[in-house]
Amino acid sequence: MPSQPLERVEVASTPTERFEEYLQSRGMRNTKPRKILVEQIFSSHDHFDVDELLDRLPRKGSDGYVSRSTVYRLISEFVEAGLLRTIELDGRTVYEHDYGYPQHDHLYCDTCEKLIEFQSDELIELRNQLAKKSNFQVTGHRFIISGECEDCQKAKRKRTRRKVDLI
Amino acid sequence: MPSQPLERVEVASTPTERFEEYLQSRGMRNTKPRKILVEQIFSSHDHFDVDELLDRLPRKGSDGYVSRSTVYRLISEFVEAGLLRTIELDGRTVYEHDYGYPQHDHLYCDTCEKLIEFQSDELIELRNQLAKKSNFQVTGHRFIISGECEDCQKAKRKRTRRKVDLI
DNA sequence: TTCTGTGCAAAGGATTTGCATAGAC
DNA sequence: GTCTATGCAAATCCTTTGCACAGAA
Repeated sequence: MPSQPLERVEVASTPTERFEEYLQSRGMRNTKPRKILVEQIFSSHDHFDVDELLDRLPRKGSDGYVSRSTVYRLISEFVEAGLLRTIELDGRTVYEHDYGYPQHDHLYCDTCEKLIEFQSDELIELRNQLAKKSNFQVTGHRFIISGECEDCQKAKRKRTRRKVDLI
Repeated sequence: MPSQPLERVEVASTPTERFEEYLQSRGMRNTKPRKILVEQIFSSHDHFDVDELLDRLPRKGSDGYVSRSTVYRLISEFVEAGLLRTIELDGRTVYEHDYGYPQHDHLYCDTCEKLIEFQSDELIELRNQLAKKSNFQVTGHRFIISGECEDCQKAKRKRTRRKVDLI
């Protein structure tokens, strides 16, 4: 094998690039709605549901409008492409960035519905041990700890104190 | 305080008894559909969704028929009463026995959709540690490890071997 | 007898789909 | 020019609800 200068191997660095590769490799077209959604979704790292996403996009009639059905179609595409990941909270379906983000799990505050991310190698280690006991071949996991976040606990204490003061 | 003979404190042992207490304490009536559902649900320890449960019950027209809306209403009641617990799988909502069962988590086989239960004190310990780091007050958690169960792995290997044999 | 619980049919909310047209390649 | 992708409206799926009647207490 002849020695060659190092080539810039096709490594998508941004979600946009990654998605363009995905489309190319499947002969799909890079349309305006696809560009708009990738742009909007990856402009900030937060969790969102379909309605929230639609709220951030141009309204019907405006330039750049994307219909609700297309949003549903494209979100599925992003999940398929490994750009987004799905989280089920109560009955709500929310999405978060997958591509370029380290594996992590969540604390979910039942009071303010905030999601707090954390990463734990011990958890992965424990997960693998547990699976091994049952000869189970792991591909992934979902772990959500629910309860009340620090802020909401503080707020509650403050409210209680105030009530006492009034007596 | 006068010493007394030990009384049989009201401790519900069966789900039926437990549910009867629940109803009594709230002035609710122990109706035929309620009896039928508790009976059916706790006659075997497995996971089920609403359709599966309806399939196991008498059809419309037969004696003991319970309508779909009543099934929905009563399942919510059971969850409320602590008899059942909800699990979200993909888009499907399934239920499992809660009352009288120790806290546990699941391995979920993506191939055969089987749920395998396991219990891990280390997991609870780790969960509490992780929450503490964020001053998060834990009330519970959801942990599902997904992948492929032993049986499905074996079946796959067998199929592959057979294919090779044919060459 | 009283009032909760049920079945029915209809409504609701989230998501998917069929189809004619717009638009990427 | 060809053929995929989109917007629209309607359909679908799962679940909840309003209402009149049935049936526990």
